[in-house]
Amino acid sequence: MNNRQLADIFTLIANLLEIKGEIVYKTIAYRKAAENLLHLPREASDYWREGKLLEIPGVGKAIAEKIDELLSTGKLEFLEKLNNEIPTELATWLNVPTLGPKKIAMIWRTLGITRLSQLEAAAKSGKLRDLPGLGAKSEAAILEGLASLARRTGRISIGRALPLANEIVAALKKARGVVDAQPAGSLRRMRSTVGDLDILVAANDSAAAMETFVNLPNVSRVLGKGEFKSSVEFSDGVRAQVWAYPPKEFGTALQYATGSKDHNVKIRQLALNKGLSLSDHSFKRVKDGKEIFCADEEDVYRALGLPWIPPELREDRGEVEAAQANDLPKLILLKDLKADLQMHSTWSDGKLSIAEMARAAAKRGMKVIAFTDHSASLGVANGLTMDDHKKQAAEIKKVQKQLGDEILILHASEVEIKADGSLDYPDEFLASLDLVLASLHTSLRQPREKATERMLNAVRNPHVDIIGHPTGRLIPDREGADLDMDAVLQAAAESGVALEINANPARLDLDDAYARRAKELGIPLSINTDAHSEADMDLRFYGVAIARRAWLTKNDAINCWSTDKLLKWLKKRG
DNA sequence: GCCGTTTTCGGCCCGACTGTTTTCAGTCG
Repeated sequence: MNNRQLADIFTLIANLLEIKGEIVYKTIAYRKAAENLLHLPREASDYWREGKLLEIPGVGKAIAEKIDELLSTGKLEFLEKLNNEIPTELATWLNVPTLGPKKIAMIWRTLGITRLSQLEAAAKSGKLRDLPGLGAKSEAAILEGLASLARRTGRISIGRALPLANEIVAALKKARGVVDAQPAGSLRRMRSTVGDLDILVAANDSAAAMETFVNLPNVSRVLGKGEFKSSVEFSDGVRAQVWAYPPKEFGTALQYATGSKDHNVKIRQLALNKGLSLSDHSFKRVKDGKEIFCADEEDVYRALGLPWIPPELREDRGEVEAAQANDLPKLILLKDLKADLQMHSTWSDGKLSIAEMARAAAKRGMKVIAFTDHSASLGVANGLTMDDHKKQAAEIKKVQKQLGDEILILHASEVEIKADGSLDYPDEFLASLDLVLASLHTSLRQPREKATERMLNAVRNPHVDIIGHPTGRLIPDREGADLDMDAVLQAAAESGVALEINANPARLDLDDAYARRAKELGIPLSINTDAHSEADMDLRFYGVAIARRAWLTKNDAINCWSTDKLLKWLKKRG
């Protein structure tokens, strides 16, 4: 049972307890444990084997016992008993906007229905409007909510969310009375996926901003509209909300709305220790109620004696403590990237020629690029035979001559790690390439042990320089291979191979939690675009964002090294 | 149910918005 499965079970328990009417802090505790399990860089089963379950944040005696029971028997008596009281299907009702635990429990107890289809039928036949606390509008809202649920795809990738948010921000900035507008929430923290878009506006009079917002093109529904807060749903199901604050409160508001929740809890506690109560509106001195306003976010942190903490770090993963010790990392910047070590040309499945890609990369300030066209067995991507490689090498030589020292082009390959763990080319051939990047693309559903062995084989091959998009996940559709990442990271630390942070927002693989652990283990990281076109090269921004979330400095990524250092490293690897 | 550099008991964010009410409950972030 892996971390995701455990997290799903505790989330289900939280949902059922909420409907049951259990005290909310108990449900919060289960949710928190689930969230922490999901972001654990190691398997909970490892902690379990070592008798260290209580070291997992948010896991106390009761939840540790439940994890123990789940891992040893695969079952949980507590959940089975709970299922007898509260039907499991009711938990899915919580996904229906406007339905919360109280209404769900009431509808279920009064009408005796448990399935979403029954709920829809009840709403359509007008049976909900006469229930206590509900009316015709609530009934219509539930029907709308059910329709919206059918349209929604869950969390959206940052690659889709950010451009949309930037458009909204640009439109809001043009509205009358608006002084500033910024994305907030997980969007500003650059999480790989976001739920809804949160946007903040600074304005003394917010009426025009709210009017602009609810009338944006593609808004299919206005979910709420007020003076300080409005929210909408776009025709593709994505939701966005805007909060408005007076400019003098914008700093505290932005800090509050950026989160994460856990980060803010810590920050507020620090404020309380100084006799200050921090809200989204202001600091309030506890002793006399005097308000202190912060127009800039920097002032919020400064008031607490802290340096400004970059949003990407605000996950309560030690950043507050690091700030207190004045020991925040000097995070990597987009301009630090000098090399892009995974890209494709028309030799395999890319859209542009070697020369066209090289010029596009040089235009973006790259000093070194590697062509990692696919290897022979990936037929769908027109993989190269060893013979093809001879011809490709000749073309690279020719283009290199044309471009001179503008950019250095490496002859490389994205080599398949085949289902049996062997690589697509023999070692002698791999040794002849400038750089070898090895990746999984097929048979991603292998059992954990087999998938891990397969990966370890590539990690330990001395000719492999970089492991490309290590887990093979695709956001939001496909989970990666079921790898024992702890074993993979340990092996990488021993072999010295670099692990990729694939910058494509559909991958972002490694993710920030694994990348941070890799850094801690001294594993070099490589941020690459995996570009198949010129536009793809600009996605490196997302890779840098993940790297920043992983606390990386420019020394941690081989793409930021000088050409000399990079070439020496490659040569040493053989 | 979890947690602790003021606590092993008593906190754990709380305010805006909506709909159903007639002063408030539920949902949401």
